Amino acid sequence: MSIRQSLLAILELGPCYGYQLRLEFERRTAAPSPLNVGQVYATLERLERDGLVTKGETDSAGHVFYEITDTGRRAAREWLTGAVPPPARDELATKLALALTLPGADPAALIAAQRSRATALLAEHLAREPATLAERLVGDALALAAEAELQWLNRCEALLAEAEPYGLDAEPPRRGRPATVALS
Amino acid sequence: MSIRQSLLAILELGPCYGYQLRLEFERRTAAPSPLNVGQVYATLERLERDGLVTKGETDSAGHVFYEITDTGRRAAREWLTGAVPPPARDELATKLALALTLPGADPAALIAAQRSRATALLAEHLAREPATLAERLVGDALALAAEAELQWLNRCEALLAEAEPYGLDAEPPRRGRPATVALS
DNA sequence: CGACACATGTAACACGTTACATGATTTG
DNA sequence: CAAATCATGTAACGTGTTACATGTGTCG
Repeated sequence: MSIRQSLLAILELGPCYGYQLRLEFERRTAAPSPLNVGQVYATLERLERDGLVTKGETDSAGHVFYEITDTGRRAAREWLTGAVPPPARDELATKLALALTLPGADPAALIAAQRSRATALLAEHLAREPATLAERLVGDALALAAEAELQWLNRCEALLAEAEPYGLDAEPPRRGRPATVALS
Repeated sequence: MSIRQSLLAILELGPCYGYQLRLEFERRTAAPSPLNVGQVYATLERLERDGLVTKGETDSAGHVFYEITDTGRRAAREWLTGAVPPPARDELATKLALALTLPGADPAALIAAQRSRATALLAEHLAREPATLAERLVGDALALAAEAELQWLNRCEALLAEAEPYGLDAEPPRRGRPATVALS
């Protein structure tokens, strides 16, 4: 739900062809991982199907240009202006919550692993200074997220130390009737 | 990549049937939004196809129990112990980066909108106290993430004020040759 | 010439979401 | 009885990822 809208937004700047779009996308959004070109073409097809872009002319070099439509322009504006959808399931929190109730699991190990990953990420960010504004923005976002994660991990460790106030439950789900196992 | 593994992890506690799995998942992971049951069955089919679970007996009440296999047990352990995959594209950062280079866009509006959302989320979290450990964990994660986001938004606003040191680029991509437009 | 970047696509797959169909059991 | 909940599934769709097929142009 991010690439599609981003490509559309870029097309608001003027007609582009596929390869060019990938370039602009990666430059302007400081993409961490390269974007597979195939996806650009697939996304363009969907955008066209939905009436947000039109397949325009092909220039002498064979480049197939896509243009944004008025509907597309409206959609892009709306997307750019509005807040991002609320956060989905947090995989880390989910995982730790599960690790706490599973007999074989080792929550402390998970915390340790995750902490070292976050620390490494943070260090990596502090090491290089950004060349563009985009790089700066996404880098900062990453770093702040990593810091928040570290804080959270610390808090979890502390909670784990007390542990009892909440009463862990490592019981297997009952067989037969799904009689709610007490987790409070 | 979270539900599948979570269901598998829960099955490590003992055989479950679909409906029961949904219940346990929502309880144990303090799921914010309800999980569609259909997805449980679909996921179970895939897990079975991949040899991580087996369709076990059906009890007198007609409940179809699934059991985890040894392979599945190994996979679950591995997942639970290891760190979460590195963060993907940050939609908010991407969006703001684009908003900064698009002529029509209003980065300040985006920041404002996002800030009010984050603030609301944070307030909502502070309002209710968690009943279970799981709720506490995921709630804290959400809150810390929201705080980090607010920090980031502040920093972005500050950057926007200076703005010039990085030299914004609102030029459309060149036609023809994708001659890299200077963004530094 | 041979390797590599440019350029356009197609196909298969994974995961997640929603909606729908169907029946049994419980409960007001 | 009627409505809600429990329970098992199926089907369609959207986005994203990877790999592949194919051809042109450029450069050492």
